[in-house]
Amino acid sequence: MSRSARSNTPVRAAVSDKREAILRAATKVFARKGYFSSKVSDIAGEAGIADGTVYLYFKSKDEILHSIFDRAMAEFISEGKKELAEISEPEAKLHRIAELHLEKLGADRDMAIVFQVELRGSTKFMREFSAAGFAEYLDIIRETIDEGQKSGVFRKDLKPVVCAKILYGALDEMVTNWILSSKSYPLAPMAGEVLKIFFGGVMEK
Amino acid sequence: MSRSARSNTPVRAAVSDKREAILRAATKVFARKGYFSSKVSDIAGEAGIADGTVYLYFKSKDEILHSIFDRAMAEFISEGKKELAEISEPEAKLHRIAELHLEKLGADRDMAIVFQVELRGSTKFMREFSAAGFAEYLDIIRETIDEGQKSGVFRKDLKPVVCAKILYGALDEMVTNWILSSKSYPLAPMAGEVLKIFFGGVMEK
Amino acid sequence: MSRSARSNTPVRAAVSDKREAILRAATKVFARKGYFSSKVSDIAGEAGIADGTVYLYFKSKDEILHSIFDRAMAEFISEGKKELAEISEPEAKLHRIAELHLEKLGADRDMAIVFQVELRGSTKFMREFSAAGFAEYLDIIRETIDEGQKSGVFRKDLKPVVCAKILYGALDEMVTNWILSSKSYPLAPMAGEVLKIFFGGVMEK
Amino acid sequence: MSRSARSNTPVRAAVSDKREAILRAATKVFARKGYFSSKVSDIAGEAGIADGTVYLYFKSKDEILHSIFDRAMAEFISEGKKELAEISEPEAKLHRIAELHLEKLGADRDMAIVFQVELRGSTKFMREFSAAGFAEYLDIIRETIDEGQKSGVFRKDLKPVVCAKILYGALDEMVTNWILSSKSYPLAPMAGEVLKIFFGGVMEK
DNA sequence: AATGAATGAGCATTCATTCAT
DNA sequence: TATGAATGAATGCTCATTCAT
Repeated sequence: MSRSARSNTPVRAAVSDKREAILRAATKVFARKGYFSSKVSDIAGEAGIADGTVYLYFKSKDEILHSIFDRAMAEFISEGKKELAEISEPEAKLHRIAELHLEKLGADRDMAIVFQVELRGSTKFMREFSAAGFAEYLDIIRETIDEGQKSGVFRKDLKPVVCAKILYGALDEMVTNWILSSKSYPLAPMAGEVLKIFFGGVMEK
Repeated sequence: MSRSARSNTPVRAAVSDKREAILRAATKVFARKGYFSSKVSDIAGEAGIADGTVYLYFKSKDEILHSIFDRAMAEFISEGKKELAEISEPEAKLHRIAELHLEKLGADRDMAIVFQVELRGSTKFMREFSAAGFAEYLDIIRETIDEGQKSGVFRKDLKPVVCAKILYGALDEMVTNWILSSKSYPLAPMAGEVLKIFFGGVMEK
Repeated sequence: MSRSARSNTPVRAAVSDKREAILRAATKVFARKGYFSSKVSDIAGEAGIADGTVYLYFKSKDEILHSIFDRAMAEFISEGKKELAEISEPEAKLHRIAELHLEKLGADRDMAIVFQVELRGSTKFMREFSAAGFAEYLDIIRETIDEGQKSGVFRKDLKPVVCAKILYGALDEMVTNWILSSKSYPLAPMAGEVLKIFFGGVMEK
Repeated sequence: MSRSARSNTPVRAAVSDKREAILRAATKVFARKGYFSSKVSDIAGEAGIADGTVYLYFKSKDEILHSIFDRAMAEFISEGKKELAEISEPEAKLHRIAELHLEKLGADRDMAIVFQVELRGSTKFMREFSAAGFAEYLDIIRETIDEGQKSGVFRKDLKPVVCAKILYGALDEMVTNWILSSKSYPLAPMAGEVLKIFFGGVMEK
């Protein structure tokens, strides 16, 4: 093993560590004060590094926010796909999707705040994010519903896209209410509540 | 009509007109560039007045955004209550609520953008707004569902609050998708789609 | 008496009255908040007139301050000259000058504050004022001292100008201390204290 | 000398140098245009730095003015006390005080202007400054006069406080005349003129 | 003469980003 | 890599002054 190769590994790890530290610090700061009111020096301070060091890992404040979204979304999608591959029933799939959605955001309140608040804080971010990962997420839900319609477990008179949006919107609202709530409660169990209605509707049979 | 009353009217109208003009201009500008990236001079320019004039009608840029929300929400709530008073069936009531929600926002794209994007752009605004009008709105939905459960048309094993949030979240998502969409389509008809699922669920019976 | 003549007199009086009212109001406002922190609208408000009306009587905010100085100084000088004309002894003259100085400013705290504070708030005003009335005032003191030296009651080894400045400076300091003092006491009696030293010095004979 | 001590010194010196440079520049600018008419960018420009750099050393424009006063007054008081400690005669002490007063201000015309003009330009500053250093200064004069009365060289029928104010007022007036004068002359010698009268009075014996 | 709504120039301060060390 | 001092562009808000009524 060459000398440079030996020294590279820990260096790469260190680089990755500092990037991580900045992203974690930024998530915390953005969650507390909002993107526009957060100063780069706040992030640097929270991360325990000098202001200028931030720019060795990110090109701009804007890029930090993007990275937060990208990383979280990529991880969520990848993990989700892996889990869903092992489930065959469309109904069970949607159940796991809803659970994952609320588990992930419910496990990291700062991240949840950034997603619910900052992501929506500008059409610019929403569009960019939409292009990036959100569309893919919505598509997974849509396909699952499509499968269910084909397999006959879901009504065929509904547009899968609309169903997907409704499910997503309902879950999203659960998250928003959770981060705004003064009460502290586990978010994940709300998945069941949402699906009970989504699957069965509210009408008395 | 007395002389003073006659002369007062145009003055009041003028004041009101300029306030209106500023709010309209601000809605347009905020929708286009976002609150933080919008300059007061942009708003003044759009309204065709001098920068300083803005401050004769509003104390700060922040107050303008608040006024946009307050005015729109107050109008929506008041009109909604009036309409709902004439409907007795809970199911029909929810239908009208969903329609009104999408009609109102669908009729003014800029306003919709400001509501969907800026209102969520900060937990501060969300909380303030929540306290102001949003909570009341959600409550109207909740009560309607409660009525429906009591009258036996809605399932009794569902929490009205959760149902209300799900319906709101679903409608909200329709709006968000609509403002982000590159395609132009009427928003109001989505109310039916949402309610079809909300009422009946997605499962095959 | 012609119609216009009849109507002119009250009009002139009215004009003069409003000018007076503005100057009085401005003196009060300047005394309280300082020239730069006082708004023209503060002055108008205090005078009970509209902002714009101020500009029918004065060309600018700056001119108001000038007018306050000019009017007060002209009145002081003219009254002083009249009084002094009836006094022949230089010593008695200086006594009356000192008394007048402190009486006038001691009788109108607001005016005193404006004189002591605002007049010195800019070299510009000081120079202009110096040119206007202050130099004349100092000259009256100087001449009186000169007379006293010629008549043999004052020492001849002192420069009259320097004596005049010293007397003025001492009186001025009495006023400044008076306006800054948290205690309320009559200012005029300090004239005697100052002159006791000015005339006799502080050394034990 | 340790390594860290060596490396610290230039850094500290640099920081101190830039603060000094800003204070010097501000004194110059304030003297020329007055506090309110001076822009922060004027000060930065005069100091040869960027506008924002000013705020790395001072919290506000206001703080710069305060610092000018505080620093000059502290230096004056400290140096004065040291010198006076070596003088025992009250008469000689007052002589040195008067000389120091005029020497210090006579040596730095800009500083003198700021002291004479800006310090008096607002009751706010006067009060704050009064609390800070001026009261202490006046007290030193008063005590010296008190000593002189006790040792029998000064008349006992005069109030020390009033004497102190008179002396201060007289010196102050010398400075004010000096900065306003179009003629250039040394200020310090005026101390003798003032004391000649202060000590001996103006009356022929 | 009087009004007061409208104007728009003016300015202290902030903060993302750079760069010499 | 890391630092943090320095930069300077950017902007919300104020207020003296104007002018149509």
